[in-house]
Amino acid sequence: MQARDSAVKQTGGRGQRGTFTEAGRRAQIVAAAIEVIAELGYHRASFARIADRAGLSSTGLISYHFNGRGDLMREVVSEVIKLADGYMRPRIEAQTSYAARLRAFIEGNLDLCADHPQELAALVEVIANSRGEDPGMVAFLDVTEGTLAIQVEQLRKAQAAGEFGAFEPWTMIRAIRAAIDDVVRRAVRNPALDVRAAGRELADLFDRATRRTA
Amino acid sequence: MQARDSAVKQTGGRGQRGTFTEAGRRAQIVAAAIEVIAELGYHRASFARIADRAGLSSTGLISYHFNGRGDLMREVVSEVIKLADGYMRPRIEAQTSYAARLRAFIEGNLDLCADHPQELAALVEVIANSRGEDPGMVAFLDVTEGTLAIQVEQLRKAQAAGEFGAFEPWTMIRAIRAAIDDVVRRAVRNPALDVRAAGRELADLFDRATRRTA
Amino acid sequence: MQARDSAVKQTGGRGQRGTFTEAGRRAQIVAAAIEVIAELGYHRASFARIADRAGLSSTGLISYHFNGRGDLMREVVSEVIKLADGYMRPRIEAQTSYAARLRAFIEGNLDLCADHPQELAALVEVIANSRGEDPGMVAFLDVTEGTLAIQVEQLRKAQAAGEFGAFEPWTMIRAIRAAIDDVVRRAVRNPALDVRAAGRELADLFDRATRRTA
Amino acid sequence: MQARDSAVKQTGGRGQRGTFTEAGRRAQIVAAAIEVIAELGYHRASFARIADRAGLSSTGLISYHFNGRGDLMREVVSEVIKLADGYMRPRIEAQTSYAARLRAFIEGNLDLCADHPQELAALVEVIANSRGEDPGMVAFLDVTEGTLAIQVEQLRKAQAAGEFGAFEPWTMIRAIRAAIDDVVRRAVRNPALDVRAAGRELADLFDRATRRTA
DNA sequence: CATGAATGAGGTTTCATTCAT
DNA sequence: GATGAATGAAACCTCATTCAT
Repeated sequence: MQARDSAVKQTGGRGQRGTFTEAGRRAQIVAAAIEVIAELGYHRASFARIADRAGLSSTGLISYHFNGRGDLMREVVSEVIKLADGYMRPRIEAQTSYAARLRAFIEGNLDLCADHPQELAALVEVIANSRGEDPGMVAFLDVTEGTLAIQVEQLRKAQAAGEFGAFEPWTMIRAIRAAIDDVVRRAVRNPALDVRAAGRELADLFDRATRRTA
Repeated sequence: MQARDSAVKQTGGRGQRGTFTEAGRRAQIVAAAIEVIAELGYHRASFARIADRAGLSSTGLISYHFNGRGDLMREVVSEVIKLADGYMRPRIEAQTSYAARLRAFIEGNLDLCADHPQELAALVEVIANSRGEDPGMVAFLDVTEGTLAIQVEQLRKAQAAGEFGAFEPWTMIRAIRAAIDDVVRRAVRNPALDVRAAGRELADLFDRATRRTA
Repeated sequence: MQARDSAVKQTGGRGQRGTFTEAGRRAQIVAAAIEVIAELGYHRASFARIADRAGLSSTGLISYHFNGRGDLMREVVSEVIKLADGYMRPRIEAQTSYAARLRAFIEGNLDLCADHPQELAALVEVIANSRGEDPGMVAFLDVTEGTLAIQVEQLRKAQAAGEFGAFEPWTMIRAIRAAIDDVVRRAVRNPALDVRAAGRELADLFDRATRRTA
Repeated sequence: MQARDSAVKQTGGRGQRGTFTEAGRRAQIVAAAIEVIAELGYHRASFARIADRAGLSSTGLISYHFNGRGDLMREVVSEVIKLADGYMRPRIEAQTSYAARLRAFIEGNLDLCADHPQELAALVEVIANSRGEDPGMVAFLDVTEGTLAIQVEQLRKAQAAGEFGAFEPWTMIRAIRAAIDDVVRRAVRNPALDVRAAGRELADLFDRATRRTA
């Protein structure tokens, strides 16, 4: 049984000594993990380095709050997905045409990357490096896969509606995803990179690639 | 079946105890490393697992033949780049138009991936995970970057020749590279994936994305 | 009898499993290191042997408490220098003439050696074997050099005061140091050696060598 | 049975490929060992580094010619002692008084050190670091001890003859030895050191320390 | 005589985790 | 809730030595 069972308690209490809420501690550790993963990569983000970044004196505290490395990584992914979802969904849903939604998806991803490069880089790192290591992680890979499936469905509808041309939608969506993630990876290492401009370029690129040819 | 089947020759006579010539042993270890990296990923490819795969009794032997992990990884990259270059170059140079060369590049990459999924997956893994860890590795990152620069130059020429439309060539080439590598990554985990078909799809995709619009 | 007897305190109650406070554990390890270095020499004093001597189950614990071999050795040196300084300083400062101070220095060193042969032997071993290996160690070599410089200054003053004759003070002080350290080295291997008597002999020797000739 | 049994053969033969005589190879390796020991110290002088210095491609060759590290070190000691003896003996025997012989001994040692700093430094290193490691080494420690005993005898005779004053001769000779060795140690690291001048200073020093006081 | 591939022990260090306090 | 000392596995590397050729 883990400490996480007693989450969201004691927010106010006597918190005199900087005592964190369970949830607060977890959030603090996740934030540190995101930074370290973004800077050093998935496999160099050890508990020791994360604890150091978080200002904690012991790695034991991380093990105490998370049920292993997998649990922490899952939380990192979950946190960033939540952030991304909250940012992206309204932007996409504000569009009416399929093409506009695709553009909003691509540019939205990279606008978000401009604001939160570390978060997205950490997400990409963790997803890319999660082999079968953690069974619990598979759930998130499934989520990712599920998101792609939804987007594939959108592409199919756009094709059926005659707005998009003929192409294999899975290949297309994976190419889009890969291109975006590549920019994300480079963005965190090269702050001078104009991520938003790259977003516009990619949106143009995939607009041409998807549009029905005259 | 063991990795030693590939690219390995024994020194002489009865070879009873498996004494290899220097180059042979190195090749054997590199082959084993490629397999392990492709299967387990860069950072789980420890000397112990590579030695085990190669049927060696000690990790010390790897240290004996390679000047550290970086040296081995460099050899892996070098070996695969050599393989890829030998395969790709004639195919590309056989084409006359820029568009045909781009198609040959994309399809060639993935045809090669169909024949050598592990080699390409290992290459992608190592390149992706080589942070500043090894100074000697930077050389290969530079090679990679240099290759991209050459391809960018091709794109520019195609634009100048009016064969390709207007787009930012660096963004384009990185999107292409990312899309290919994504297929490579998935191919090694999912043997059912039709890599050649994905190659044709991507070639079509980027053909539309690069062609001058009427 | 174990090294833990020296300079070690347990945290609290029944201390059944040997959990030490940070400082206590460090002290215990340093004490074990001193013993092992004195007995086996600097380069045979591996973490494994030190851990064994200290009754620890893993070398990892030493790495946990010390930032590498250099850190441990620095602590060894620091500890013994502190011990020596506390012992020597009052004895020397109690003397009024330069000659008496020189005698107090020599005899004090070897009286201390009689009481703490291992500590001094370890000090001599570590200092003698610290090549440029550890940058942090250079600091201690500088301390040692600085101590010599101070003593050289004393010799010069004694010469200026007419108490000592003409000689090159650096050569003199190094000869003294070398002679003392030689006794220290032999003392730890040969418990029968009368270290205090050797101290008196050396004091006499260098008294004759330094005194102004009539 | 070792290769050394067939020593001093085939000096002339077909030595077409740079084939060394057994003795020649041993000498070459000993010379390389001396250099490495002098530069890096006893315990960093691994077979690998010695082979590298000697221009050999394998450490196996060293193991082939020497019956272990101890054997090589013994040869190093033996070689340097032979050199030193040939240099020192005539110089000392040319003197008539005990005091002059002592001076010749000290200055001779350091004149030799000026000409052969590495040889003497290697000797000092090996002697100082030879614990009970090698039983065969004990023989050389005994030789060293025996040499000291002879010198002690000389001191006693000088005292009996009234040329020297009253002191404990073992302490005296060890102080002399230690002072000389200290200069040797520093000489190899600091080429600017005026070793011969230090020799004269030490000779003066110990002349005052040994002479009968008026 | 010589080679150099192979070996296995031993070195330091980092890692995630556990557990008494 | 929190701490941080302790653990043991695993990592890479170097070492001296052996042995088939």
